[in-house]
This record gives sequence, C-alpha cells and structure tokens, in this order.
Amino acid sequence: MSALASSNQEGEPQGPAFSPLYRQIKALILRSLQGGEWKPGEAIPSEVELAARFKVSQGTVRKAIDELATENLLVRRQGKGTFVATHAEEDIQYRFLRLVSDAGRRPAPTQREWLDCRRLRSPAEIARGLGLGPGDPVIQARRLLRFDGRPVVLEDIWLPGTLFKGLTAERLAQYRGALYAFFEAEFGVRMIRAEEKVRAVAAGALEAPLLGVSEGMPLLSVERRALTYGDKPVELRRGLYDTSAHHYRNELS
Amino acid sequence: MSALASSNQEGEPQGPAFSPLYRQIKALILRSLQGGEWKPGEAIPSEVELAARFKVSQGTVRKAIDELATENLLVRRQGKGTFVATHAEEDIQYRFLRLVSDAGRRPAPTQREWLDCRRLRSPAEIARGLGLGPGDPVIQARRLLRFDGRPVVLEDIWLPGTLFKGLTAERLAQYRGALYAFFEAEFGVRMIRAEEKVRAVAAGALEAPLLGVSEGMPLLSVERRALTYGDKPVELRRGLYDTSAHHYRNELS
DNA sequence: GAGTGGTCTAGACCACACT
DNA sequence: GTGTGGTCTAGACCACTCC
Repeated sequence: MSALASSNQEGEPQGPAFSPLYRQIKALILRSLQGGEWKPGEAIPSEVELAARFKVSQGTVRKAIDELATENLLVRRQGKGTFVATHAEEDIQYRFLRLVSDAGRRPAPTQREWLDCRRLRSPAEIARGLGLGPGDPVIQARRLLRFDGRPVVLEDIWLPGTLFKGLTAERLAQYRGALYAFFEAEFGVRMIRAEEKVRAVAAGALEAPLLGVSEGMPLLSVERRALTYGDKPVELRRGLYDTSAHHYRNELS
Repeated sequence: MSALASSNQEGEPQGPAFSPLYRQIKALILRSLQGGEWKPGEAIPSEVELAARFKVSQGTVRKAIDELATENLLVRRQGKGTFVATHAEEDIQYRFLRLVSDAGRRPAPTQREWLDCRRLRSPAEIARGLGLGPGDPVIQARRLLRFDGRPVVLEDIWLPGTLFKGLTAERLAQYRGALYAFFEAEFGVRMIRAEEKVRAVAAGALEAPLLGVSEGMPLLSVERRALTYGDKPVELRRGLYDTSAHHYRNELS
C-alpha cells in the first residue's frame, strides 16, 4: 500500500471520477520536473529508486514514466537511464519546425539574422495570447532564416518580459543552436508543446523585400503559440514562409 | 512458453536486432485486421481469448493492443471490448481534416458538391505517388466543400482504379457521411495515416471562380498522400483552401 | 452476476551501456 | 560485473457495461 491518496472513498458526489495510482505518480514526477529538481539533459532517479521513494511497485512508476516519455517530457535510454528532455539535443533541435525543402531534406537554417529586438508594452492582442494584462512588458524580436543562402522564413516573436529578463539582441545574435535550447539554458523556460494556425496570405510591402519576393506573392503565414508546463503560454510567433522551394510538412494519424 | 519465434538464438549474423514477443503478437493481430478477419466497427476477441489463442499472457496481448490503439487502428472501450477503428464513428469523421473556422469551431462541411469523376490512364506523377505503373487506370474526382454556404475547399482526388472498381459520380453524390467511411464500407479500403505538404499558392484562373475568389488570391495548397495497411498509398489529394475565414490547425509536441 | 478492459503487484529474466 | 531500462508472467482486484 502506498501513502498516496487511496481510491475514491466517499468524497464529494461529483468527484473527478477516479485517478489511478500511476497518474498520481506522474503528477509528482511532473512537479519535480517543473520545480527544476532535475535539469534538462540530466538523468532522473532510476525506476527502482522512484518506486522506493513513492512506495509503489516499479511497474507503476514505469507506467507513469511511459506517459511522460510519449509526451516528450522524458527520454528513456536503455541501459543508461531516463533523462529530462531538452531542446539542446542534436536530433531534437528544431523539433517544432515543420518546414522541409521540396527535395525532402529537413534543413537546419544555414543562417539566422536578427533584425530587431525590443522591449515594449504589450498590445492587447499579444497580451491576450500570452495570458498577460494589456500593457505588461513584452519583448518583440524579428529574424530572418536563410537556407542555402536564400531567405525563406521571416519571423516575429513575442515573449513575456518578466520571464525573459535581460534578453538582448546581442545575446540572441551570439547564441549558436536552436532558439528553444537558448531559452532553456539561459532563462529556464522549457517549451513543451505548441499550436499552430496556418494560412495563405499575400506578401506585404514591408515584408516582401526582406524575403526577396514581390509584393502580393502568396506566403504561408504560421502563427504559433508555444506552451510550457501547465499549458502556460510563453511565446507567440508569426512566421512568413516562402514556399516556392519548401513546404510545411505534416503527418496525420 | 509460446509457440512463437523465440528470442534470437543463432540466426544470420545481421539479424534484425531483436523483436519482443508483444511485437510478434502485434504483427499477428495486424495481419488479421488486414485480412479482414474482423471488420471495421466490430469487436475483436477479448484479451484473455487472444492470450489463449497465441499462448502468451494477457499482459503481452495488452501491450500489443496498446500500440495498435495508439496508432488508431483499434479502439478500447472499458467494459465492452476492443473494436476495430472506423471512419464511420461520429466523433472520428473528418479525422484528417485540419481545417477550422477562425472562431475555433471544427466544421463538418454543410454541403459537398461533386464536380467531376472520371476514369483515365494515370499521368506519370500520379502513378509515382500511388505506386502504380504509368498508364495504369486511375479515378479522378473533384469536389467543392462549403461551410455555411460559402465555398472554402476545392479538392482533386486520385484513386487507384483497380481498388475502387465501380466508383461513379452517382454513388459519390449519393453517399452521406465522410468520404473515408464510404471507401471503408463500399470498397474495403481503410485509410490509416496520411502525410500532407502545405504551401501558399495563387488562385489560378480556373479555380478562382469555383471558390468565389479573384485570380491571384493567396490560397492554401494541401497535398495529401493517404496510406492503408503496410504503408501502401491508396489516395492522392490536392486541396485548395480559402483561408480568409478559416485556418489549418496543427498541434506540435 | 458475468464479462470486459484497467490497475497494481512481485518476481524472473533479457538487452544494453559503462567500467 | 553492476546497474539501467525492457520484457514476460501469474494472479489479485477495480471500474465499467450489459443482462
């Protein structure tokens, strides 16, 4: 028997149904992750250790970890241990970037150019998307991604100012590697999942020259809302993709 | 002990690594699904029954079914049984349609209009995508989807002629419900998963009037390749979406 | 109450990585 | 060899559905 909340004895009539033990364990592990007890890239305690700590069987811990692994919060490595997922991993970088060259290669941007980075008071729409009050400080940055020298992606990024204190254009320009790895290492902000809204739009007079296309040219507009633990939004992004030699790839199942 | 291929005793030096029992069970269940032993919507035998049939423990069958369930091939229903997934289910219809109204509603098309349906010899590009020889018979159909009366999606669909014998414009027009449910019920073809390539394009002179937009207007081009068992391609689709009041929604994780 | 999937346990053994 | 995750088993009990 574990020391955890046992089944559903009594309780309010409209109780939240029934939560199996392994989900309670999962919630505990999640809290440790969120609280930073184990840092991204580090190993968490072994299954037997956790089983002992929580006073449950190894199988129950396993099932909790299984779910966290399929949610990409943990990574299991046979023979080595279970590790906190990180955007710094070579093969996980640009995990959220769905852009692929028409030849099928999944390109890492060959060049990133920061065009702007400023702090300002949040416009109402941005504040709403980030769950902030209107007028709260936000950081806005703009960058251009090139593939094989050609500009393909123009992105505007909004971040909550309080979470990303000290973020400057210099530090952005300096960092090599994926942006989310940077956020993780420098600000302790982990992107867990994201939602995107994709549309076709016409290139505006301001953006067109940056992407090297003519005004009115169709571009892919990709609005992203990235979330961290507890589904808290921590980034808004609006990308304009030139899809004349690339496309947005998606798997349905 | 089971009667199945036991671990990796000897074998060719470059054996395919190691296949756990539950994966072999999974493969067997998959074969039965593919062979039509259980039809879409029907219940498969209970876990204990399958365990007896395959001479393994219930836990092993469970793990096999677990994987098939996460791949959306089976659906578990506590207390009732495990069922073969079907596109005919109310809440699974339009499972692959990522289009959402900007208000956030996930619309079932209020009207579907078939504009064309013909048999022809496959163009080279289509044949390649469907894994056919050039000149093999294919069916091409075109339809328009309306939401709240407004045309939003114009789709061209290509199907292998041999798999969809007897498909006519009349039968298409007659059927109510999702297209994939129709394919499943009438031709025994089950769509398992799909890949999509999304781009922004300009409305052409021919398509623009059908969608009620002006020529040159940016549209979302969605190319889909749908696969059945064994990753065999059985449908190509090219949709043009008017994204002025709708968008393509995607979840990243 | 009978049957189904869902949870939890305890223990044995296998595959893999490090040392 | 030791420790880690991965597989497999057998059995008990729980939650849900239907009769």
